[in-house]
Amino acid sequence: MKRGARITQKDVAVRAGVSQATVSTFLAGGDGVVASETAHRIEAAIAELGYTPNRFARALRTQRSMVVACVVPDITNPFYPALFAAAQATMGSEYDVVAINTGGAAEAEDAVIAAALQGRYDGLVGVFFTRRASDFADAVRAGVAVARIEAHPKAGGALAIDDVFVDNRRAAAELTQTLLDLGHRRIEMIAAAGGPETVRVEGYRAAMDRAGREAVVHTARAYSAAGGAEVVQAMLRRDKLPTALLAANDLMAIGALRVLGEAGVAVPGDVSVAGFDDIMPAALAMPQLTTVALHQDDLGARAAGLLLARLTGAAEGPGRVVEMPFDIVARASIGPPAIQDTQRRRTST
Amino acid sequence: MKRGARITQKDVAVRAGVSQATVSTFLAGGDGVVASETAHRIEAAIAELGYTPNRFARALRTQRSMVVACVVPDITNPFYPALFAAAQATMGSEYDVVAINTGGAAEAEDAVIAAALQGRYDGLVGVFFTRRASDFADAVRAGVAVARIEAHPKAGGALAIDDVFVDNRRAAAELTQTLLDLGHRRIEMIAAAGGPETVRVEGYRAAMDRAGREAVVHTARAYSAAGGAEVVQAMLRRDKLPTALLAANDLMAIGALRVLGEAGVAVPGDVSVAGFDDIMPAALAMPQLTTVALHQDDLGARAAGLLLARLTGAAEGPGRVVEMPFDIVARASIGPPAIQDTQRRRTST
DNA sequence: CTGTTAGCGCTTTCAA
DNA sequence: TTGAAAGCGCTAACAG
Repeated sequence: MKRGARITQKDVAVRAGVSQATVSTFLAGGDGVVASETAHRIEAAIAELGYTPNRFARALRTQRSMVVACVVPDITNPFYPALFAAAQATMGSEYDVVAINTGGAAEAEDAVIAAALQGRYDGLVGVFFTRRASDFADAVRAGVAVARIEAHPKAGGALAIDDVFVDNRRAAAELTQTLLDLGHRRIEMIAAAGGPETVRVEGYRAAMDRAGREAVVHTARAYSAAGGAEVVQAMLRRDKLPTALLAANDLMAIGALRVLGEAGVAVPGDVSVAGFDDIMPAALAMPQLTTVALHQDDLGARAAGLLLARLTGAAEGPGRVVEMPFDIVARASIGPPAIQDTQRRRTST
Repeated sequence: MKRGARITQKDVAVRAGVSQATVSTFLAGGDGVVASETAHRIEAAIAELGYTPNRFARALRTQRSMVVACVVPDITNPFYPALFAAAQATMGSEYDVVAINTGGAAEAEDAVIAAALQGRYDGLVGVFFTRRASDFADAVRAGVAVARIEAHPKAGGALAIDDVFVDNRRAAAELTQTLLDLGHRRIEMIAAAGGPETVRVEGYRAAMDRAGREAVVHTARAYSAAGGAEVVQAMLRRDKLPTALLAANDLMAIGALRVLGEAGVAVPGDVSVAGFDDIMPAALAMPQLTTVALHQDDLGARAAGLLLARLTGAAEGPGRVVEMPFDIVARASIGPPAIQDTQRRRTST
């Protein structure tokens, strides 16, 4: 089970006819710290032997693990893989990026923070549902870099925690406004309890208030396609469909789309449907779903960039709060309301 | 940037009034290796101090990193997150599981193998598009555990490489047969070049041959929704639609579904469509897509299980080859062919 | 500019 | 049953 004899700095040193410490010094890299003649010999030895530094020895010595944890509620949720992949890509090959699924549970979030505090991770990047800045205090003071991805602006305390966020509240308001501008008056929202999606409901309410329209929010069992579907089924049963339906996320919107389609209700002819997140299935839905792109890859990349800056010492001091743009992706699932509600039309455009 | 003074075995030892080596011995765990009185004192000290072993020191000493790499072509492809999450879950908390995106490129696959050989990873689990058993030889001999996930049975050489596979060839044949049994005669397939999906084409051809029907395979630009869509657009242009369309993966099938829907072709009324993989969007498509479930979570879990067995020494000797079941998930997108091809009907059921 | 030295925290003989 | 000692491969003073 042991790994075969690996090439160490000592081997390189012997081959190059210098001391092991000189090899280390050379690797540390300061411009002309090593005589160019020696440098060449070492370089040659490294190449011939195929030397690669042992990251564990290095970690032990430097107290830096060179691994960061990318914290997500559930990598199986189509929203996160892109975020993770982008974070991983921007961290480069020096760092190992491990994905940690928390399930949005406090204990799991605490566990990663604790692990980081113990030196297992140099940095934490990702989405924390339950932990607030103060929960990171010990870790941050101990030198752990933290970059969070949020759904709304954060206070930005004195702690060295960087935040990247998209203003979901504003995005929801704009999306609602888009529907309003199209002529819709009865716009209802589907959401579930808790989660960062809550601010989307606020945005919707704000926009409706502003327009002098009544906000109606239906609570689903979960932020899933099934959750969205059930709500719409109930609406259908009572024969009370609005002209536009805004779902707190794409999964719910797609569930709604399905039920509507099966009931022969035309989208967007009879009712317009919009979602949130711009996950892949949204573009594949029929009709294609109008949604808000949060650009999860950019979020991951940006957050990882901030993390990297902390890690390399390029950034210091209190945390930065950077806002990232969203985009309303207008697709086929929305259109102007029919003159008369709930009449049957063609199934798609 | 340094991590704060961590609790070490030495601290525990001092507190318990024993030597550091004794703490280590205790942790190693052999039943009564340590006097129970001592054991209690050490346990108490560990609890009070909140000691956790330093994995880097341990890795340096034991030459085992306690991290395994889960190798996937692209974590962003909806097929892989479930596989990764399952592998991660079964590896337990002792192991860190890092996801490595290879993009299916030989160099990237080589790079992980090399990294493992250098001791960065104790094990490799996942999908390798380009590397064959012999490419793992050095690593395996050096003690790296390897468990691959394949699309068809492997020879199972003398090397200690475990393989988990679903017989994609047979799955494709059965799916084709399902269509045949429904009464379809003109069944055509959409595939792209290369990849493990190739064996699916073989299975399709075999089933068609057996039924005495002509196999027609259309080559798409890529294994994507766009790739599938383009092929169907071309068919539509030539007005040559078969009664059933078998796509090499769900993404292509969904692309096909979209184009068909937009052209007003009824599915499954006019043409039946089936895919492969059972990714989430398949269940969300309209109509819901008939596909082959490969149970990627089971694949990941099983492969990780084999890896773990190697790692813990529970398994030894030549690699095991274990076949995993597939399931044909019959959903709304297929049905019996219309009496007359290509006539217009309702868009959905 | 290069080498010596002292550990980082841990496991593992080997003695006591 | 416990402890002393060595050393995994590396970095970082410090001397020379």
